[in-house]
Amino acid sequence: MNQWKQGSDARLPLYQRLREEIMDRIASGEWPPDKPIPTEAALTQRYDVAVGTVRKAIDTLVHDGLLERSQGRGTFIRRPDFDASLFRFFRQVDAAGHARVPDSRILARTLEQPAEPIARALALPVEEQTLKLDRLRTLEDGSVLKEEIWLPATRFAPLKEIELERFGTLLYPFYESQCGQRVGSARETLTVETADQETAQALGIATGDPVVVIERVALGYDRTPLEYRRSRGPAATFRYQVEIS
Amino acid sequence: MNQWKQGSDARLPLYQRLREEIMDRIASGEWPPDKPIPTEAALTQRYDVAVGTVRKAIDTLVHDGLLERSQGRGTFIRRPDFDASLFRFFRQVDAAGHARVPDSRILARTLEQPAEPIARALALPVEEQTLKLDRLRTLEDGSVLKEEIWLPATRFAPLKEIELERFGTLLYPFYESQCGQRVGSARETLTVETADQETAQALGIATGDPVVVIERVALGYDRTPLEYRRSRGPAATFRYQVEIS
DNA sequence: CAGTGGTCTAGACCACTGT
DNA sequence: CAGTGGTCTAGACCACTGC
Repeated sequence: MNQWKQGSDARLPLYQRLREEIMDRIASGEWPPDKPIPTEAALTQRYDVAVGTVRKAIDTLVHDGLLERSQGRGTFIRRPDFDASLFRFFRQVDAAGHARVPDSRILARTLEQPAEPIARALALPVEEQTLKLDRLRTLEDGSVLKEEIWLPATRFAPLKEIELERFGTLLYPFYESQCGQRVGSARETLTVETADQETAQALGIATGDPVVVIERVALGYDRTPLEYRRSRGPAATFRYQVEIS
Repeated sequence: MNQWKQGSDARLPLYQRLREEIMDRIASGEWPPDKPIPTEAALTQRYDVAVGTVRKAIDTLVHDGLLERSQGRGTFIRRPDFDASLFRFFRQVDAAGHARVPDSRILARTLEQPAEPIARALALPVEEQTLKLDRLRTLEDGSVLKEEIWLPATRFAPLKEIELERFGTLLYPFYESQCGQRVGSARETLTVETADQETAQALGIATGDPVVVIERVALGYDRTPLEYRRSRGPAATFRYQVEIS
């Protein structure tokens, strides 16, 4: 019954060791993401602990956003929630009060030797090639974003061939279906700069106007960097909110 | 033994009703903030539930940041953690690589009839007066912030008399000691604008340079708005980060 | 040493989901 | 209806804190 892996520190509380076990299973892809993970009863038997301990381990993972429970159906591996993304904070309505349809267009695709900061963000050796996408996005409010996206070329090889029109508005499901690469989390960084002439033109603002720069590193469930993205949008339509407690 | 208050919906799980009870006690100030709240055993008896239920209620409150446990000492009401504040994201080091000593100076104190948006943020009728403070802050990195602070004048009456030099760098402990007003949480909003001449001069940047505006509403433990604050700092030294999962 | 929270167990019963 | 997670109980033992 006792199917513990090696290496977990026996001094840690049981529920924490169990938590590590479950995270390993998720990272390794051992449990398919569209089916429930083993039931509480199954885990209880497999690891020879009490239900309460299994519940506590799962509780912490639910809390950290890795799992999601659904009464009567089971416990599932959660997809990251990009509602928390900084992109959400471009204003919901444009100057005329209209909400426009979000849209996305790939302008260019090139193979590129990554510059040092990009290679570092992707944890790639600089010799490795990246697939670079230039993209123009329209958000719900009509704001325009100019995006540069770098992907490790070997991992995303299939994307080299596919026609640009077939890239959808949502890239992550596309990565998953075409390349089997699943995004499990991401880290975003916000800074502000002033628009140079080219950016200003693309965003429909004046040169020198403030621009919000959002950088994102997207990671797999095993924490491998999968995508590095740098997006620029007009700062005038940006409004971000935090709760402190 | 059964000391439940009225009004809690009997259809809710016990631990959620207990949670509400505890939140009420905190909001009402019934439990002093510097002493532990009643022990698990005491709550078990007082509300006639099992320890596990008390633990679960407290767990959720710890998780939401209202309480804080300390093994062997007890469970305490937590103070809000302003490390989560957006202010933390002005760069840690200035252009010369020095870290300077944070500082703060009150430039002016006036009684003001609040403009409509400020009255709304403080949930005050526009007839109510506010005490307005103008303040210049230096952060660890040497960035300068220009701050405007509005307080409900009646609630903060003692501050009308005190000499400006006696206002410390940290205002919240000062509010508490002088006026008995404790801050329990806050909401911050970030936007970007360009510096007008006056702001540019105060911040030591050029007119038209981008400026980060942070608005903050600070609330008491009972969710009453206590302070509205609007701060402006140079956008060039600002860098904010979020995790998505 | 007494008192506190932390971990772990064992099991009852309820509520929801899919068939 | 069978199977899943959700709530609640009761109690043992451990680890830390302050006296």
